[in-house]
Amino acid sequence: MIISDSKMNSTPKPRLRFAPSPTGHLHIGGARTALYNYLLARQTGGTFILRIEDTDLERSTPESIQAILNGMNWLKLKWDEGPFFQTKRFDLYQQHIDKLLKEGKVYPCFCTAEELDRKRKQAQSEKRKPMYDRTCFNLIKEEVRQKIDAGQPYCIRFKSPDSGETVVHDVIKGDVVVANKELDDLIIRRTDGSPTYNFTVVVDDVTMAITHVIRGDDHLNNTPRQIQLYEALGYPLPIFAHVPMILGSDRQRLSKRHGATSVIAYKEMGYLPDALLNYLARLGWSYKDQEEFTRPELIEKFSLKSCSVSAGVFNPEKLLWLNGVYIRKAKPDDLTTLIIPFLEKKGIQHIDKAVLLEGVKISQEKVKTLVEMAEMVDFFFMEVEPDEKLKVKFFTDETRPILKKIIDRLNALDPWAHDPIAAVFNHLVVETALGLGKIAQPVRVALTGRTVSAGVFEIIRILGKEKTLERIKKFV
RNA sequence: GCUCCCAUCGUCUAACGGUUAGGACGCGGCCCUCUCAAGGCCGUAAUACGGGUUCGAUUCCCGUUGGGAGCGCCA
Repeated sequence: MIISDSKMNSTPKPRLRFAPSPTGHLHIGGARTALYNYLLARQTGGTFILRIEDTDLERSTPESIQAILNGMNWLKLKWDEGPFFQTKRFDLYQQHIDKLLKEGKVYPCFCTAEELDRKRKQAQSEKRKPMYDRTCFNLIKEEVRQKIDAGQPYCIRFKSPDSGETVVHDVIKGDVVVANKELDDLIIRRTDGSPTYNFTVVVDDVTMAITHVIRGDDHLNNTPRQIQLYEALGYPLPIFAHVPMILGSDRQRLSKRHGATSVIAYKEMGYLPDALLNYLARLGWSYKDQEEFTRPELIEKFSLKSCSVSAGVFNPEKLLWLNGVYIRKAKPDDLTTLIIPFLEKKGIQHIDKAVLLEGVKISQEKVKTLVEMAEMVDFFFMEVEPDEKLKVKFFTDETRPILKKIIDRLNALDPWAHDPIAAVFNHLVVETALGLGKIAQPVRVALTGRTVSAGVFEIIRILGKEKTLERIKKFV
């Protein structure tokens, strides 16, 4: 009886990781990968690990590390272990290299980057697949010794098998088989002594006891090489799952050209983290016809088995719609807290929280982002000045007498509440035989400076008698 | 060029080999309405192509075409 790989590898408590390289912000695709790992960890009672892959000393920056952490925190993708940094683990990698060296599974290569570059270009111009030609593998022992003694710099290459095939048992893609002759001897340690990606992932995933490797399918081509390294090292394989890419509207890999790709940019545009997560979850995964998922539902229902196998196009309109859904569902108190930075950004200093709460309640179902919501409530806290065009259109010889009446009647109003306020307007509708729109719209403009807002009766109520009358009086 | 992956409405996707091919976003129309939304109803639109297998293919197999990824001393 043969036990399947997945069975052999399924330990009671899964350990999953998200392993970004700190060379920029946390982007949409990375966030989704992080989310899938997170969801599975939570679903299974497993562990979610954050590992920073910073072996590229040239391009890794502290700012990027912070940006990734900020993104993760904003999305509330809480990790259980880490962040671990590969730059702090060089000793570990070196130990593994020494072991392979001793076993003759790797070898020093003295070829210079320039030489290799030349050969690569030549191969490409001859329409051949660029592969290392094993110049240094074929060196005899004596030559190797001489070069090393002479102090010639070298990197370390992995001697990959040249026959047979390597198969990836991928949970999403199925079995992917690659002929070993397609894989050349990859560099696992650079001339400067630092280890390279394909090697460090393997060592890390093994030493961190990662059970499930879930990542973008741009890594699928690397996986056979990594499997060879696992085998050379004598380590068991994790379960692999390669999630499809996220593309832009032109079906090219998602990039800045397609608009915002940074998670934090969505925060700044007034998106709610749970809305983004919900959207991302559904881009590449589905559960029947369901579109909206709370976080506990995602944790409960997410499955690699129902991940899609083909790339998906990022659709900002659908994300915007979903954000609107989340804003409508949100507790007014929470929105009140969230909206304050957006108001401050507009230069609004003194915010009456009670007024803001009321404002939030009446605009909640009219907006799709926090930015829009700030637009919708800002006039409560600042003087308004309608455009000249609006003034001309709404404050006319016809409307001024009506506004005057409104002022008088509101002034006499007691109590100051929605229904009496509505009654003032409704009586005027009857008296003047004008539509409510005709009467309410000039008031709206006087009060908010705009033609679009929440209901005027509510606005009048919240704004209070003094401010309401003051603002209308300016236009009679 | 070589290797790998992929292919259902414009987009995200659903459909034990048997469905009038379903849902969602968007778009259009109607209703509601103090503006804008929200909501309700209706509509629009897809199995890339060609061969097989089968009583029957969106579904399984092969090919073509198209798209994506990899081929770095990047990750």
